[in-house]
Amino acid sequence: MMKKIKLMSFEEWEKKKLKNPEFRKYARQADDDPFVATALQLIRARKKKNLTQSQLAKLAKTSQEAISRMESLDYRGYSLSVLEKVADALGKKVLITLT
Amino acid sequence: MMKKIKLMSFEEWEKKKLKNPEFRKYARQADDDPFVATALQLIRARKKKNLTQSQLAKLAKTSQEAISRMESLDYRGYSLSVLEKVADALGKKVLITLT
DNA sequence: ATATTATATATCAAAATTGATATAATGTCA
DNA sequence: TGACATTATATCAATTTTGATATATAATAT
Repeated sequence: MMKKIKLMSFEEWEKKKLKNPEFRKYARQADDDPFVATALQLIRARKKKNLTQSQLAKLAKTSQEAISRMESLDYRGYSLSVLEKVADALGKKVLITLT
Repeated sequence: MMKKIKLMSFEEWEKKKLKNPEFRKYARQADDDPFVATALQLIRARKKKNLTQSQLAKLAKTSQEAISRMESLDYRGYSLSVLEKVADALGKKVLITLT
């Protein structure tokens, strides 16, 4: 991890992903589904900081796998405390609203 | 559960609770701590609908204990999926923002 | 085009949450 | 005020999440 790679930007990544019908199906739910919405926010924030999942995992004191799961649009099992840890490592604060 | 009792309103409840230094200590963190903020929002929403924890638990297909834990200002373990279930039972949508 | 690195996910053990039951302390009602 | 109901939480089993390891596929670097 001496060499810093340049990750694809969120926008490029999203554009690429939207070519996949499966991804499109999920992405359409972002407004209604806190998991999908959160996953996309996490991916955006991570790519913005140009961190790999492994690097973020290290900063958040969790595992690369946990990060991957949380970024997956169809994973719905993680805890709020893991989310808070990861968000913190991304320099973000978690704001939860019941609307 | 034939007879509907009248729960103390959130405002009254909060006023009463704020007399306790321990509660005050936690309540002060609501702006910085998603758990505290969420707990208070859950309590407010539940009392607004005049539901007991048991009634809400039933609607959310979870347990009274789970509700109590989530409403506790010092509990930090629950999953986002349980939160979503409970919010849904309260007629609320969970909105998560990383700010 | 090839070498290297990142990501998604399978397997499974370890850790944590959830639920059932019970109950003391607190709240509501008659 | 006493009877009844609600809430917070202890104990512990059942269930789920997290982490370690591994690896096929995809992305990035050269």
